Amino acid sequence: MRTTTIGKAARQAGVGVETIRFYERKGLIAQPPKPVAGGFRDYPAATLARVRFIREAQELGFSLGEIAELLSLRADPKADCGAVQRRAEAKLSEVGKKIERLEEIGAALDRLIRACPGQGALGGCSILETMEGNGVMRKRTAS
Amino acid sequence: MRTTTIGKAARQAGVGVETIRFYERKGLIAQPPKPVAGGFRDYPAATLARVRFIREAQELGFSLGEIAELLSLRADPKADCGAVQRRAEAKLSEVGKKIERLEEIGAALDRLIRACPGQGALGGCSILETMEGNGVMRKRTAS
DNA sequence: CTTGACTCCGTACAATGGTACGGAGTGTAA
DNA sequence: TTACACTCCGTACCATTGTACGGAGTCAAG
Repeated sequence: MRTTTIGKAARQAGVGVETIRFYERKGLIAQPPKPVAGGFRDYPAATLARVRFIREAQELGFSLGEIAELLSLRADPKADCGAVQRRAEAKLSEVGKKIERLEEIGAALDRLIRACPGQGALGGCSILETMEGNGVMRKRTAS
Repeated sequence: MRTTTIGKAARQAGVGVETIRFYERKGLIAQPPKPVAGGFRDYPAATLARVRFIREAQELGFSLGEIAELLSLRADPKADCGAVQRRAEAKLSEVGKKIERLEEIGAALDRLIRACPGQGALGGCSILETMEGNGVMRKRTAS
């Protein structure tokens, strides 16, 4: 296992080879240099970590553009700290909102699960009814 | 404001008219009937709630397909409660994982924000370094 | 009763995020 | 030293999620 070729890298990151190349083209990850001696590119662990982070962040509703922003945030002494902090704080607030909304959905699911056994007709409950509900949906007519 | 036409509905839900029609085509929301007396369709509040839910859920990383599943979960006495519960529990677990991962990202952002003022060279910290970090990235060479 | 804004509907186009393909080069194990 | 799997690279294609367009109908204000 001298060199981590793109195929091994892809397998380790749980994506396809083409996905790695796509991220390279998009500038989300760096393309390792082709060895001067010839042969295949060697993918460093740091790049794999980036790929895994990208996949995770995507599942959380961030676009590749937003992910690029997240990845570019760094407390670099050479950078304008204030600007980085402001961007990081904005991201943090987005993250907080997402968590809140997920918690609402989670609570709704929880109520839904508990509502199941036993009680019948009374306000058949969907996620929406159990989230916004209790007033929004007044129609009881069998559609 | 007798009827909520598609345009008003779209404005109230914060989406475009075409998006509403798109969701109708996809079966995510019901298309209100065209009034027998002629005229325009009237969009009920429940449909708007669905549209808003769809947008929220999308921001949380659910695809339209997954959202359809979420919306179809209902503790209906006529439905197989056990099946509904199992699907709801699966979704709930997904939601829980998302929250955890968001919390990690949030914590990383937080450390990043705090790391800014003051300390210099020592492990310039990006999100990745502050998340996975502390061992993964051993290279200190100025690249 | 006309004008302007809007609905309706079908079809076409577009951005995002990949996925597939094909031909030439490379590495490696039998 | 040949077979086979894999890399490399460019281009083409694809699904998802909308967005735009155009022509005919409808509504409401002046």
